[in-house]
Amino acid sequence: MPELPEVETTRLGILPYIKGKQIRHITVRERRLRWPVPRTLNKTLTGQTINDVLRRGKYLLFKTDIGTLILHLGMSGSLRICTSKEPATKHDHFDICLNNNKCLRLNDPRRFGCVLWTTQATEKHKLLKSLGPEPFDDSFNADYLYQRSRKRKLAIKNFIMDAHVVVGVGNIYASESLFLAGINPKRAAGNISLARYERLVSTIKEVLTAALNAGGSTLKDFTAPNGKPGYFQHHFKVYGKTGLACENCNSAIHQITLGQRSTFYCPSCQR
DNA sequence: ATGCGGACCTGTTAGC
DNA sequence: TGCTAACAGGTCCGCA
Repeated sequence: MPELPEVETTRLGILPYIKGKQIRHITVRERRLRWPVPRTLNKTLTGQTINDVLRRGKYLLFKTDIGTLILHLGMSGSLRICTSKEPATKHDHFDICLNNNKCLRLNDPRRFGCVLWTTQATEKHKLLKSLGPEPFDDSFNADYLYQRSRKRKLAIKNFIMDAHVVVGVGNIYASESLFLAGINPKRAAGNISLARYERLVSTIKEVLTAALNAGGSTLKDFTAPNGKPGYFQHHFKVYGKTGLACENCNSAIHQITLGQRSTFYCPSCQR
């Protein structure tokens, strides 16, 4: 479920219920996420105030006076706001109960997500320190991508999906932005011109912005049990469209595997 | 340093 | 209908 637009939509959705609220209790029902959830969370965090919820890449950062709770949704994670009385359902692994009678509840069937605690400055944390720029930041530009990609032989799709190059470009939006830029996903990253990187940077920003706007408009109420964004199916040009006609040229959309991930493209529009 | 494959999981769907 | 295999929006780690 979560690519960057979903993570940001989640952040904005939960923020009004969370920011400035005090933690009454933390419940951990399942510690076996990607890394074990620390045992001492409840003891450490009870009584602390959540000053803010920030995002770095797809990591959500819950800031308190004494440290930061780092949360990642993995492939299948979602957060919702509920009341403390609501019974937990399957895969509800983790609750932060607040002094406004609300709980932030993490559900994650595949358990690829994580919940960690750090007292470090987050930019120094192992998982965050070497992340690439945010896609909406000015430092994410064609010159940057061009310089970083010189002599690199890996496929452009794998290159832009590497969070150490740029954060937030997941499997769907990688295919979509390469289609809009007219670049074949298999092309070696080091073999792409500055001009084409100009185009690619634009389409990445474009696609993520569009998804963000769509998500923001459909997802208003995080207290709703199924408050999940359903925007994305509509605007895809290539993702999941194997065999269907390309909007531009009518050729059949191809599906291949790159870096063990499904990849979709138009072999005639993307070179 | 780079690039690749494996690993972590459960749930849903496609195919026989 | 039922079983099995393939696949799913992420990303870290270890190895060549």
